[in-house]
Amino acid sequence: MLLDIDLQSETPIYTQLVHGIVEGIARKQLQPGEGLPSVRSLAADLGINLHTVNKAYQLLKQEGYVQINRKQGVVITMDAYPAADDAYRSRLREQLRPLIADAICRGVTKEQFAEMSQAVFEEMLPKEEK
Amino acid sequence: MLLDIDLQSETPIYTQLVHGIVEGIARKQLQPGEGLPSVRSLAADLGINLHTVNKAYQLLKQEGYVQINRKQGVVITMDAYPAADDAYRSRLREQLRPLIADAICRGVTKEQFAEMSQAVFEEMLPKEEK
Amino acid sequence: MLLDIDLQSETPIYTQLVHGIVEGIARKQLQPGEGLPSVRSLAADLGINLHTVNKAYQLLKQEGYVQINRKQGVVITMDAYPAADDAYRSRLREQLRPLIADAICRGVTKEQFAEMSQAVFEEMLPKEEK
Amino acid sequence: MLLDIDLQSETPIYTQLVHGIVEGIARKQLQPGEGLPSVRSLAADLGINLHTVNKAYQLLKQEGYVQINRKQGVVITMDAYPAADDAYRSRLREQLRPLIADAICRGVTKEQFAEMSQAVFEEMLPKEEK
DNA sequence: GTGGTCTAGACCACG
DNA sequence: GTGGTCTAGACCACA
Repeated sequence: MLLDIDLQSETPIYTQLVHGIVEGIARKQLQPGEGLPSVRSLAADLGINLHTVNKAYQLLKQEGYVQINRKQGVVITMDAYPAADDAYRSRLREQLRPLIADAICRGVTKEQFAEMSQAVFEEMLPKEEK
Repeated sequence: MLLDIDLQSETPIYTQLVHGIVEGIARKQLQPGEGLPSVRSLAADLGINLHTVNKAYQLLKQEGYVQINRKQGVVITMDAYPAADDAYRSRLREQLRPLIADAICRGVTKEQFAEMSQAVFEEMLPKEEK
Repeated sequence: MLLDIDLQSETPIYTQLVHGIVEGIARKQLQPGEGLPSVRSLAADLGINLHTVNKAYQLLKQEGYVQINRKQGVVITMDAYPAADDAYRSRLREQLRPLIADAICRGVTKEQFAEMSQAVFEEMLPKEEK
Repeated sequence: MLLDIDLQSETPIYTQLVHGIVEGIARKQLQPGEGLPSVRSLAADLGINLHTVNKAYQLLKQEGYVQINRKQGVVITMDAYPAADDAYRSRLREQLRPLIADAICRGVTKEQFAEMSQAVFEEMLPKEEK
């Protein structure tokens, strides 16, 4: 698994972990049913504390991305994936607002913004194009 | 000025202030050259700490949104607006990545995502339709 | 015997086993004197660890639900059933307290709570209606 | 605030804290809008670690019982209380099942069980009867 | 002052 | 072996 953590970043390490793993799932590099490394081993790999990894795993569990059981450790959820319900859509809108307000002030047009989003989107789905 | 602050929110109050003011500028409710309320009066209006307002103003200045003069107080920058340079574009991309990764996992298509962005964009530019 | 084990559940597997077997006795699906499957076969059936099944059986024995003989294996107690003594009543009350406190906070009335309990009770005693 | 914690108990300390606080809310000893002690002071009072208190507070927040903001610390939610929705009802039913199965095996009748529940209920609402 | 984050190290329950 | 719990102590962001 490729996770690069920036210890100097403003964003908390556990948030970086969550983002990285979600992105791994989006890229299909992490398949449903697949197990994630144990808190201890991932912590050792990244040179961080196991509690930090644990917190990331707990958040992922809470959002429905993984399940944690005593046998296999942490496993990517197979079914009942997080849904794009109204709560999600309104949250996303709130997250987009400041980004878009900033973009407008900088003279970025609707089209340019859409273009950039598309680029990120497609970079995230390389296998879909094969 | 309409600024609604949510004390329960995860986002720091000063960040909410920055977002609110930038959005005001994007919506053209705040015009270049226009003055913002003094630190003291805005803090009193919102019932928050002086330091918090001050921190927001300093950040806005640092990003080039406002200028702070001893005489006129805080004034929205007339020229030399923040530019959409490469640094900005790569920062925006980094901010979009986790949002888009999450969206992909929830089965949101590129088109749906674009649609939602557009909606936010247009809601932010009501005067463009005149 | 119908025992469905949820590996994702918070409750330990051995606890789920105990609950399932006690419920089987309550429903009279398991009769006094009846033998339970051997540790080995039940573990194999459910795809779980031998130790887990063993721990559940030991707990059931400790609470007086079963007797364990070398010859007949694990057998449901015929007489000397666990009694509803004071120790039990106070333990039950302690278990009910957090449930009821939560219910009160959610606006559940005494009557609604009683109704729900009754429903579970009756669902557990289908043969009583014959 | 009266919270008695049993360090020897099987139930985790943070769970005992959650139960105690929810019960305090149910008993109206803790009023909506009221602030809870800071993690540090409560931890000091109880002679436990601040992280343990923090975990309890986080859980209460997650369940909607309290809100955490930077100004006043932890405050009991005033509106939008946890609701008695279907998810709650089915969860409660699952929690009641093992208790009731056990009760049935011990010869406790439906009426006796209801009586005990009522007793706990009424003990929790002393002021309602005044 | 508050809570948020991170570290380090320990013990236990579970399987 | 796994995660769950608890402790102790540190630094920082926020207000």
